[in-house]
Amino acid sequence: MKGNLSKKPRHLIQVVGRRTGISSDVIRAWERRYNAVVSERTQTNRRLYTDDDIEKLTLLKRAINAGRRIGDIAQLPYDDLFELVMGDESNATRSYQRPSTGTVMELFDEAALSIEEMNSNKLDTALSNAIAMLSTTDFLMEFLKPLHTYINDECSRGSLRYIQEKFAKISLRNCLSNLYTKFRSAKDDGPRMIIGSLTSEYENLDTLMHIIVAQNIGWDVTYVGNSIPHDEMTYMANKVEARTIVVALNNPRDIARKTYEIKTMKEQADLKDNIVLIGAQANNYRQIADDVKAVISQDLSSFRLTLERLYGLIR
Amino acid sequence: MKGNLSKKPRHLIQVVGRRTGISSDVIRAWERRYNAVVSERTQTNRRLYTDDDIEKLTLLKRAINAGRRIGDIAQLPYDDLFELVMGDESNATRSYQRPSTGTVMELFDEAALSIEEMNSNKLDTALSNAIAMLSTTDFLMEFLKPLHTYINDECSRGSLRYIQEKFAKISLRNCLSNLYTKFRSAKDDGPRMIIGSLTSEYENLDTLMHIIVAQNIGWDVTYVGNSIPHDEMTYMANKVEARTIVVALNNPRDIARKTYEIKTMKEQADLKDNIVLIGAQANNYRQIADDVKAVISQDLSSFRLTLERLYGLIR
DNA sequence: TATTGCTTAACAAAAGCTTGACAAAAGTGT
DNA sequence: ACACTTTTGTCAAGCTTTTGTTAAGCAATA
Repeated sequence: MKGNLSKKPRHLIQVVGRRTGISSDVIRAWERRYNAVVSERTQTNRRLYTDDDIEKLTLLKRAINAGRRIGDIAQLPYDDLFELVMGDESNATRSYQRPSTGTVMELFDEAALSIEEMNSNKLDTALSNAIAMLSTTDFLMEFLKPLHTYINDECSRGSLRYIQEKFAKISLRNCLSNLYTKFRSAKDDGPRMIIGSLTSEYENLDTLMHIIVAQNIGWDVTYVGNSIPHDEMTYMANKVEARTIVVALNNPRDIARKTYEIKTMKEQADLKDNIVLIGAQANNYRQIADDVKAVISQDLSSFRLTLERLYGLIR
Repeated sequence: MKGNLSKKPRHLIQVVGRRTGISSDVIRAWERRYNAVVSERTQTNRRLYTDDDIEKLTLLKRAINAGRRIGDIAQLPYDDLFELVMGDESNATRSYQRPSTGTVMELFDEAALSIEEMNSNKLDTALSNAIAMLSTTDFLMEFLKPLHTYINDECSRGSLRYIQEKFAKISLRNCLSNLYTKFRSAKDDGPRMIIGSLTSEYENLDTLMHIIVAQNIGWDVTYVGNSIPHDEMTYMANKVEARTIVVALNNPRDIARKTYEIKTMKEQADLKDNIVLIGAQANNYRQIADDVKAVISQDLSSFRLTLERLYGLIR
């Protein structure tokens, strides 16, 4: 997949800045001071970066986010850097710092404003900027989730109209499905999982966020949509040899029926791991969760922990 | 599959400018300085461009939006350019892979097979490759639309299961919403339009295809989703000063109510152009279409023609 | 005749480069 | 806790390169 294209210097400093979220001034400063990434030049002295350069810069940024100092790590070769970052990020699970909070707040305000104005272009831009600026997890937890809550709140307060809510959620949905596609290609060898919701459930942005989290950890996720009959889920899980099924439960209706369906799925699907229940209503399924040894993950972070633990066991 | 029309030089520079959003002066400058797109000439030395030329120019513009410089990319062949743009716009890994085999028919078969296997990764790849091989219009008309029909047919024949249908449609939907986001960036100055459907309508892939077509012509499209009360649509149309509203009609229920709603929208929304009715059921609204001078577009091609005509008048 | 298109040339805005300076943040020693 | 270095992101000045725009003069007429 990754051809020799990645060795070819072809990215302008501006592009690199946009992709890594590091300003061009900083990229140049790092080169000047520490030879962090020394790019080739065009005949007219413009810097041209390779894909590998971008990856290294991204790692450097992650390392800094994890608390390292650029002067200490700039000269490390890629592999050392990679290990460093992996170590840092797994140790410091909780101490995730938000980089440049000020700017993120501004992006949030901009997003809120563009919803108010119903300017989808501006909204999309704010979203992609936020993605570029934050780690995926942070983007979801610190940006998209709060934005989603904000929309719901303003809407029930009556300061946003129905169409503004709909319109905004379409952009959010698109953004999530872009992330989904984007991360998919990275891993195709991870443990497989399918995510969906049972009959009478509606589509839910939170469910989509869970997908991204799972993919981010390394799972090979297939989203099958909302309102899926349980036997169809079972069929698919067996067919694609999924290790687990994640069931989203947000609609308070039909708890009894869905309880039964979860039980049946557990019996008929040939899963290596336990079923995971997510969503706002998941708490109402404690009984069945105990019975079939399903895991309930009330929010994104506990979902992340659950999956990380599982993933660690598998690998 | 790709009609030879697209190879035929037939567009004047003015038309190309309108379609791509690049001024004719710039198009000529790019030709003079970098041979970006060298068109044929008439006997009297006028430039005549093909559809393919337009596609390349559009890609160039997208690449520039993503931070590239025209001098660096002008001479790249279409495929490389495409790859570049995909990489830039998703500022990370790309799902596009060089097609191993080639022909569109094979891609179609591969897509069909991956639906059968429920392999979403493979399906996504087939879709992106098809996008790469075909012009956007051709991709929609010759690939996605037939694939959609195929899914529906197989499903009603019973050779595809419900979950396979759902699963496939999610991929198609994602693909369309990716296209939507990607093309959005290219144009921000086109005439504005909003697309949505009235209460009791469900989301429909055909509607999403219409969005892409409209964007491709140069409209600045906002999709507001399904099941929107008519007064909300009106509110938004007035707020963002949309030139027209496109109403998707696919559900045969409540024709009378929707007829009334269309009439009200026409009265209360301050549109410069007539309302456009699309979708499988649009034909049942002939009466009201006559009354309020709405345009009915039964399929994608007639929709395209309608919008091109309008767009031409505006510019 | 009025509009559009062509070519050439010139111009100005935008973006990149280097060097140097500065202030906030982080680290160090008392 | 406080004073001190060091580190590091940001910015400005002055230069070069790139690129969109405009003008002038002529030709075609989709």
